[in-house]
Amino acid sequence: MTITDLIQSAVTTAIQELYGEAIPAEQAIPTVTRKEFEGDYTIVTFPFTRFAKKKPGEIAEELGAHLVKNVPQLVRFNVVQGFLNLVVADSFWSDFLLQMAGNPDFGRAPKNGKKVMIEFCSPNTNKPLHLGHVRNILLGWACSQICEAAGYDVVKVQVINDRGIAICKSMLAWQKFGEGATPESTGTKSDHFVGDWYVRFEQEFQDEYRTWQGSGAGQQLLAEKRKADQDDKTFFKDYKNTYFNTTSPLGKEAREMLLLWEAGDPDTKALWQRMNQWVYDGFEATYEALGVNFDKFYYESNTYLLGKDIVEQGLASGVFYKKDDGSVWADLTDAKLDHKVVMRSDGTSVYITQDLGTAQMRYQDFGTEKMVYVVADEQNYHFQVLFEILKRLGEPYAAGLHHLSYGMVDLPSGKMKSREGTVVDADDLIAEVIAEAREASKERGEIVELTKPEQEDILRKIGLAALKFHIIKVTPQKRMVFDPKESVDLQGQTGPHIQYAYVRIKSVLRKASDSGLRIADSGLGAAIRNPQSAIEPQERELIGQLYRFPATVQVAAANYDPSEIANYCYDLAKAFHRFFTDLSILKAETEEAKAFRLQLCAAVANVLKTGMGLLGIEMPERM
RNA sequence: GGCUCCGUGGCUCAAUUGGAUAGAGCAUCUGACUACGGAUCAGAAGGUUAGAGGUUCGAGUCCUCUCGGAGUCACCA
Repeated sequence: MTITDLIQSAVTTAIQELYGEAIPAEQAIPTVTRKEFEGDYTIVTFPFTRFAKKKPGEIAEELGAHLVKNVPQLVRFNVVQGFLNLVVADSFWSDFLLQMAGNPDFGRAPKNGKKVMIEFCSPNTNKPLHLGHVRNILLGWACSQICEAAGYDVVKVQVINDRGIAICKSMLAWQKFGEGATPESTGTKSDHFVGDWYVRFEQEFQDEYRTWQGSGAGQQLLAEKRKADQDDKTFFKDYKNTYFNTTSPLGKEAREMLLLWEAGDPDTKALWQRMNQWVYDGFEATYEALGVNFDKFYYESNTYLLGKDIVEQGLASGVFYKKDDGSVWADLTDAKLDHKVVMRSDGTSVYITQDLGTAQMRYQDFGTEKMVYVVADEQNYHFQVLFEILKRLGEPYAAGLHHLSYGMVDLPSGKMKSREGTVVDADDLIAEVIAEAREASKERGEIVELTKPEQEDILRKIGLAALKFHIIKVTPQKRMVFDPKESVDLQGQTGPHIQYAYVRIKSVLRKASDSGLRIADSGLGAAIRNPQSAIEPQERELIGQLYRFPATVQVAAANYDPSEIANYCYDLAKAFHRFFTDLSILKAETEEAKAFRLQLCAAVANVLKTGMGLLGIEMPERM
């Protein structure tokens, strides 16, 4: 039982005994006392005035006296307005420290026997990964690590959109203009290679379109169809899609290629396979650079026909209805959603049909009672509809579905736009943050005596910590502004700032160890249990933070919110830095204090490493 | 236009889910190294939490309206 649980139940008992009122447990939850007051936990007594018929301050006095008398772990209290601040005994904190310090898995819950599937990244195969994917990947990865720490078995999956007109454009451009070039022959990272052909297609198409606009046919159409409030440019911009689908020779070729693919044409399939493989190889390199991996890949080329049997079932059970033209719909108006097509009148599936089928398939594959989709918030409506339909279909996993919706990433200049070339490439970004770490390290010169590979490993850890922390610290649901300059900051509220706390501890522990001190000595343990002097405020602050870690992991898992962990780690590192400048460790006043502080340092290092590890951020031993 | 989400110092983000004087970082200014690592710490300045009402002991948080921004409303994916 945690101290907060203990206080909570003691408060409900006390209220019962003092005022004869049975209050709901959630009204007795202690909060952490604000720094400017003395105390560890606070109970707000305003809600109790209703039945106690006394002033909040009076209630707080009575409650405080009762609690201190009945709860051995509470030694004092003070009252400010209606706030009852409770002071926990030093011995409780030092006992806790002693007990958790030897546990490298502190913060990790035992297995809870439940499984959760987390889908993230889910790219298209015609372009390399960009900043948007990076946020997605970091969120998904961190969530999977956090859920695992919270006791779940986690299955990490992604759904790859490997088919459709987009990849056909890359294929066609390569076929027409590539002259057999390969990533190897051009020295290009293979996913970028494929992306370049996609760009080439768009360029060729634009050229073709521009020429056509000046032609007799184009001018004639303009004269006939242009609306009064349109200038020529906007007209042709709006018409582009129609031109691609009806008039363009290149468009025709691309669509024919898609038809060949759907018909299973061997040559087309072979080309498709070859180009997709290039993309996968490139993605894999990026995943590795980011330090993430997946347990299972689902490919849309395998799943895009799924879901039709579900439509049949839904029709039979009355969840769906059929229109005269043969199309099948779900009426979700009573859930404030709308009517939604689940099958076209020609009997082919739409996007959501495939999602219905894929959900079922995954459940059959893994039997996970929870499924999390990490997808940008532009698809909020889609997931509302999807989940509502699955619920109505009575799927056993429907209650465990969750859309981890995250906001788009903007640049200081505004939205990322591929057409304007403002998309931030993932590989470039990674290289850039590491280069920045290298520059900063040069000025410091702390790691010059290490071997080159050791140095590079550290610089990689620092650069990635800066990037990852900068993105993960933001609440997922919020749209965020990503300033590349700020993402490589190494000072302040950053990943490296937290790494630095860890490195400082490691340095102290090395020195302690060099002088023959071992913090695990039982004699030191005994000293910790009987501290000669009271625990200093800076120490107390740190221990209190450590104590909060397991609960923070649980909350982060329950909310699928890695930013919770990021903020926790920052607070802990900040508290450590303060402790470090205020108090001496190796030159502490007494041997007991020295042992205590070393133990505390080791515990902080351990939690920092675990916590940052949950975010996919590695800790260097030096920097 | 309908629906959904968002609006917090110059900038980027917090706020223990309705609690105390709204906290951090960046940028600006000032101070702290013959120190266990200065990628640090301490301090100053900067706020009518977009605006107006309301609910209550108490509102950045809940309700209503206004303003501003975003997303979404395909037999696309």
